[in-house]
Amino acid sequence: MSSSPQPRRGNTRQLIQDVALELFAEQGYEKTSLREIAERLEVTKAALYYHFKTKEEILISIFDDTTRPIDELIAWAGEQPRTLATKKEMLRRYSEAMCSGGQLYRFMQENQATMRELSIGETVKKRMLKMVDLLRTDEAPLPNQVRCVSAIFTLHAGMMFLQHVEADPEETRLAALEVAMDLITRAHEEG
Amino acid sequence: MSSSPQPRRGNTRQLIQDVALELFAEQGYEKTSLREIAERLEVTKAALYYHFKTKEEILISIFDDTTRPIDELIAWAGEQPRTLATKKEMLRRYSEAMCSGGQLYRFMQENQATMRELSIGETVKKRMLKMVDLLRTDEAPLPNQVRCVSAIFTLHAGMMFLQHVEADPEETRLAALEVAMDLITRAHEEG
Amino acid sequence: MSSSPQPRRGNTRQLIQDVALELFAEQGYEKTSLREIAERLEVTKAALYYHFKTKEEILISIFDDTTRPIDELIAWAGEQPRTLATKKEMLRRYSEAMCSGGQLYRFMQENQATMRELSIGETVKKRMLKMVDLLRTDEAPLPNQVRCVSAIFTLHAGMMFLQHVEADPEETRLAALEVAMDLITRAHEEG
Amino acid sequence: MSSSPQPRRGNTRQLIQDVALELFAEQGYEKTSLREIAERLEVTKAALYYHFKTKEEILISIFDDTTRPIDELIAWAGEQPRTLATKKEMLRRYSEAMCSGGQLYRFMQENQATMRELSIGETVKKRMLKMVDLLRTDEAPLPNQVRCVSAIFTLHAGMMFLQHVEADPEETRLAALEVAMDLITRAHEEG
DNA sequence: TATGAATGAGGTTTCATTCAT
DNA sequence: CATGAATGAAACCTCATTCAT
Repeated sequence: MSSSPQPRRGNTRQLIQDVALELFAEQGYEKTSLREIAERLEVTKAALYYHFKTKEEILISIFDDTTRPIDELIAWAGEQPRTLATKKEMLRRYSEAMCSGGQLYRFMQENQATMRELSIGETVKKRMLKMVDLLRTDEAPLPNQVRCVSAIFTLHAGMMFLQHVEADPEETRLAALEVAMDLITRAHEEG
Repeated sequence: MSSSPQPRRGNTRQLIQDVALELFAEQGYEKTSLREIAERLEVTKAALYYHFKTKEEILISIFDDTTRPIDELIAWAGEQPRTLATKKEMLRRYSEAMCSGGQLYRFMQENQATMRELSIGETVKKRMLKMVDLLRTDEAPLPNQVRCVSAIFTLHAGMMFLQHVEADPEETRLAALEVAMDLITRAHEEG
Repeated sequence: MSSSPQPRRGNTRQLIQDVALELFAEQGYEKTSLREIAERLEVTKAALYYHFKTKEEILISIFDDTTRPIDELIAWAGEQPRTLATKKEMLRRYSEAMCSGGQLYRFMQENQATMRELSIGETVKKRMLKMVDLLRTDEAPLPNQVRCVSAIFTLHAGMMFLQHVEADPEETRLAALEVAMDLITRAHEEG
Repeated sequence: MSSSPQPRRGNTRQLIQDVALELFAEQGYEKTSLREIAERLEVTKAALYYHFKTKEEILISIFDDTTRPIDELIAWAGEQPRTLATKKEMLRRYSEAMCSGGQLYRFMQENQATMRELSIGETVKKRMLKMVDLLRTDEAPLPNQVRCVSAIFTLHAGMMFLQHVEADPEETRLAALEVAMDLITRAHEEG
């Protein structure tokens, strides 16, 4: 008769994460209120607090679930010899990870200031620096170091920016990957 | 002995902009409250509203004052032939403009989500696309197009990211510029 | 001994409406702050916002609840033949409705300028015009048309003004009704 | 060259009153800010304070200038015998006064709640009661007393309300006056 | 005769969060 | 597993007013 209560069989937690990430990515973290999330789910704010202790925790949980591949990538890379081949593999896997966790990466890129204030900020930054350090060599000339950083930025550029301009995302991703590969290769050639 | 009223002779507007930008860059736009800005200036919130109609207007005014060089650069580039030389000059000038307006650019990079919601967001995006369009060629192969975008991203990378890692900012900037030049050159070679 | 938290069991909404109307009528809408309403109820301002989306909505909700009889009256009158008897019945019922919703009508009369700016303003005005149109006849001579309007104004006069001067409100209301009846009758005699 | 300062030769005070009344009547007293008045005059708020001590004083000054005729009318009526003829003359002159000070009367009618809080409120109310007392007779039957009050309300009705409905204001005013005369006459017939 | 700069009080509204049920 | 009711803090903003110049 009246619109039924729609019993959510234990997947509410996941639904909250989905809606939250969608809104965070769309409007930014600060501009997204718990009221909004709750409303879109047709649930009360209090329900969110049953599943998560704080607003920040919602974001953290998404983050933890999504970025595991990168953690694994870093762990793996730590054990490999720091050859060009290793670095290429890193870029390849990084590009793939970014692709599957797209919305979150977009969010992180666009909300760096916010991230910095949150407790995950540190984590993210450390991870980023770790990635760069695994690609870079202290003794290399500065431009080559820049190339390494730029390789990663290029992957981001490919993902974040070109999506507005070009058609096929996968094709774009591969083009970006190619350029990144090129950069890292070049960083090795002369030096 | 107690802090005197200190009649600020007409430079208050500028001071507000300075402090605001500093805080915006440090904490993000949303997290920075007008109370904070006012307190740091030892002025009341109402004083801010005497000089600016809204919080957003403070940011806009900073933006307008700082990004004029880029506007001029785009206007200039529009009239030049689209040769490699022109593009190199664009990158050179862009790098310089970014350098002198450093804090604001850092802010914009780290608060993209916020920027998107604000009225300047559109402006910034248009400008960015214009820059890219002036560097890019529609008919070029995708990777070369990516190289053009990446050239700009590299300048940002050099500015935003490496500052945390390396010592001399000017040296870093030049290294980034060199890599960007390299990218744009390469985008022209094969294609 | 200190005033206990007093859990208000679900009638808070009503209480807010009561206190709000009282204050609105006493001091005017604009001069009445939400702080005042909240304080008198020993509740926080935020509590008001749990029950109503805006200050205006508080007024609207009171309005909607109180003026339903008038809406019904107008609907009813629309279906009747426009005879003197009908009009007399209209005045009778209008007088009664005004009497039971006394405070609100007083408020509306004394805050016309405010009402005009609010979203209900339109509604009220339309209703008023509808009433007048149901009493008036386009072809009648001007003074007779004035008599019809004046009949309604007389009911208001009886309620709003004489209450300060005379003793028994019910008696006064009836006297006003009598005069209004007289006016409407006279408007029919010659014409 | 630049838009000239437009020296206002001593009539600024008057101009302020004009603009203020216009806005007060349009939006209500509370909703009209000094900023608005100043802006419409292309003058600073401080300038208003050169001419008037407070916001309220602006209203008072308008009031004093406009309602002198009514004061004189009341003084005059106090010395006359309280005959029907006198009362008719009162209504006639009241109607005229209301007509020439139209905007202010409209303002007062629509901002009764505000008026009550202001220092003029008392004055206005006293005057109103005085008028009514000069028309009314304590010993008369209630309906006849209502008729007297209603006579004045009818003049207001004619002015405030019918202006939205009918064409020629002067004609409407006269019609209202006729009805008012009729009411006062009737109040004398039986009693 | 006016302005430019500033203030202090207060306005409405929103937010993350809590807790008894 | 979730809600209804409420809170305290703080946000942005506006207002009437003042005063040195």
